[in-house]
Amino acid sequence: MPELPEVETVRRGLEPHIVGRVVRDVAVRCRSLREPVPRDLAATLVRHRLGSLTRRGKYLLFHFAHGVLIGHLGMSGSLRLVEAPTPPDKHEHLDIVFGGGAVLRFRDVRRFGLFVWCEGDPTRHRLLANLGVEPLDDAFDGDYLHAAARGRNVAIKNFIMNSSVVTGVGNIYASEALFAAGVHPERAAGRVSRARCGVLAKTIRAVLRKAIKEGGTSLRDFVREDGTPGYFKVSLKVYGREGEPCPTCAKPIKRRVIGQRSSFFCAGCQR
DNA sequence: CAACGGACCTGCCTGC
DNA sequence: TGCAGGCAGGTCCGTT
Repeated sequence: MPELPEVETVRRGLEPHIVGRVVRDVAVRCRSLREPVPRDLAATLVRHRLGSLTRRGKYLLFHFAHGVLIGHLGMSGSLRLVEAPTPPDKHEHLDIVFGGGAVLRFRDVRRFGLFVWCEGDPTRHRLLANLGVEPLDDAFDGDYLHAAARGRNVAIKNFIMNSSVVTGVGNIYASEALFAAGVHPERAAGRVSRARCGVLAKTIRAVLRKAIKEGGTSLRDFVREDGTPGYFKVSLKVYGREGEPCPTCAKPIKRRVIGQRSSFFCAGCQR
């Protein structure tokens, strides 16, 4: 699913079409997502104006004057703007119809996504309260990473994918950033030196920024708000490239399951 | 607390 | 053709 760059791509694509618009209608066709969609979501949203659309980690926040709709795309979710009369397919679980004609449609085959309503401060909401630092904020640097990793035995790849440490780094970009930093994904987090934490923080930021610039990575499900794919896939150096030559040293890229997730790396370049 | 395995759900691909 | 098994971009929960 979408990692931070894909969610940010969607956010930027939707923003000009829906922010400032009034919700005219809401259709909930399937409530059983990761969390149940509120039964009365239509009553909550209709006739209210969307003030802004922001992102926290992989969560999207639709801000209204009377509360915030918190959304997550899970593994297979997409949010698209569609023409009003299009009949929904079986995985298109939610429509939000805005004044002016924009219809925001949520599609999610695996139903790991969610939409919940939050009154009050969303940063204190259960889903957001324990999220770590944003990787593109200035607060995320080598010192932060090094301090957070002290005494931790978990593999560095799992560590940078831990959303309470840094939020938004998923399985693709974790492999990519570790490759760019020359850090072996199975190295214990607490055994990465201060200097290499600095390099790793920089490569995480660089990989995410470049992916945003290219509209995210499309492997299968991910599409942008207009239905087109992202183009970062061609820039992936190791993810999904088991057996292909390392772009640096030409040794074959390895795949190994770390923390129950497929991980790709070069045993020659990453220590 | 930290670490790990399992759970949630559907579809697609591979191999027998 | 059918079927079992593995795989998929995320996250939470329970157990050690």
